[in-house]
Amino acid sequence: MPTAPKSTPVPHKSVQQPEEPSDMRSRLLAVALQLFARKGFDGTSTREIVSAAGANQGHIPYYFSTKEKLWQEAVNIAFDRLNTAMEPKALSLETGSSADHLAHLIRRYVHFVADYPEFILLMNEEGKQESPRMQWLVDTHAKPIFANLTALYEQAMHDGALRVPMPPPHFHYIFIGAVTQLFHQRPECKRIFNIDPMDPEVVSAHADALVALFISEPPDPTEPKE
Amino acid sequence: MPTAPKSTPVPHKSVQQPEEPSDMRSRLLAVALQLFARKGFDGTSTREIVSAAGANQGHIPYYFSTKEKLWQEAVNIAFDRLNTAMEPKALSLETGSSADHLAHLIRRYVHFVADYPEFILLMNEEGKQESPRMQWLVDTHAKPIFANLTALYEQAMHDGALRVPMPPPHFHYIFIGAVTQLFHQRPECKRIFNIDPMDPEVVSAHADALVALFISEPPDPTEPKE
DNA sequence: TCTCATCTTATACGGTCGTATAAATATTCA
DNA sequence: TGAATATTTATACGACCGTATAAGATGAGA
Repeated sequence: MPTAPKSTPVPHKSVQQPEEPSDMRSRLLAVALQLFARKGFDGTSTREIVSAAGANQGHIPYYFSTKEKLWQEAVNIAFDRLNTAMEPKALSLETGSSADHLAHLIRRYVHFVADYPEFILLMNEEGKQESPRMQWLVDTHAKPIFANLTALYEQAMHDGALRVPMPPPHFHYIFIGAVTQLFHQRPECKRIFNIDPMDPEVVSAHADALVALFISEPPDPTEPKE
Repeated sequence: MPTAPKSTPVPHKSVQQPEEPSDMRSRLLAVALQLFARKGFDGTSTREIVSAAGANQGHIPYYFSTKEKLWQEAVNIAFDRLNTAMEPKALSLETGSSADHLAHLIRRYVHFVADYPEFILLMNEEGKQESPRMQWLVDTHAKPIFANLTALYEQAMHDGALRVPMPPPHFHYIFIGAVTQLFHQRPECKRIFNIDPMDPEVVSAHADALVALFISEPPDPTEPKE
């Protein structure tokens, strides 16, 4: 044990600053997120990560001690992005109808998934089998988010904003699957349909279709509320 | 090269017989399908497969020559199961309304995915990144099936059986994702919602919700056709 | 019983994996 | 500057990987 690194060194800088994209630690995290999402935890080697980041093998035990800890920090970044993209007035139901609000949320989520496909790739990779990683991910990040989402679904159903009411777990997986499958299967889609899901027009058309499918009424602001 | 095995030995028996579940070759294929689906191609080692099948390392080059060929034959079995489960009158639109027909197809597919989650696990595993395996899978199995499906979607939209018409690629991924996500994320779902997607009542409720969401009219046989 | 094709076993090769660590270098600050 | 600290580099270890193959076991036909 030559120089024991602190648990999270973050050298030389204030913690809150969202900059500093060029130090080795951040580069490793960014590369690791991409690779873990695209190729899975087992399918990604630490040598691949350090090579793509222009780093050295020793950087992984130095900064993260373990491949699994590196994975955890990469997942934290993915959820930071989700929360940043979805947080603003995500749960403020004060203005506009419930249907309008939900339609807006759907469009925002569709664009988030299209912009950061790593997120859904990670979730599907880790949610499909029992593992300590899956348990950590669910307990740390998924459970609180899904508790909020369930409340949102129930509110929307109470308001009649959903065309087809159903128990929240069913709605959740039907909705998430409907939104994300196109982007998750991007290479397959390109080969089968000769369509790139990341094409902005395809993204918008997808959001429109999902809003039309799930939301009761078109977001028509001329109609008086309630 | 001591004893060059034939491309597909199938020892001692007529080819067409769908029995023979206990010879080593079949056992290896069955085990490989499960493991490839659950843990991915890279995440599954040939040693794991032969160990779970009670076989020996030498069996893989002997029967399949390569891990990749073994994977191909396992995928063939998965698609055999899909075609067997979905084939009977899958495309015969002669009797009943288009909506009835589609509702029946949805229920059948939901139960198939619940019974054989390996299928959707394999499709999602291989469809998410470019690879020779993905190209082989799409060209060999997915493209012809999806061509039939697209015709089915278009027919259903022409008949007004779908509540929300949209271009076939969008409908395809929205529909497939809506059907399969619950079963793909089974461990996650169990941990978040304390619900087992494979529970028969959950499966039926899921099918009901999907029919209600996608199909225009309830399958009411008292109403005169057309 | 002997023969021969078929199947099974034990074992090995080179390569890559995650992890570890001593040595070399860079940086900070008195 | 010089010493203390932080970071980077080169390298190594044992474990596991896909693949290969010689040798043994099995079983059917003569």
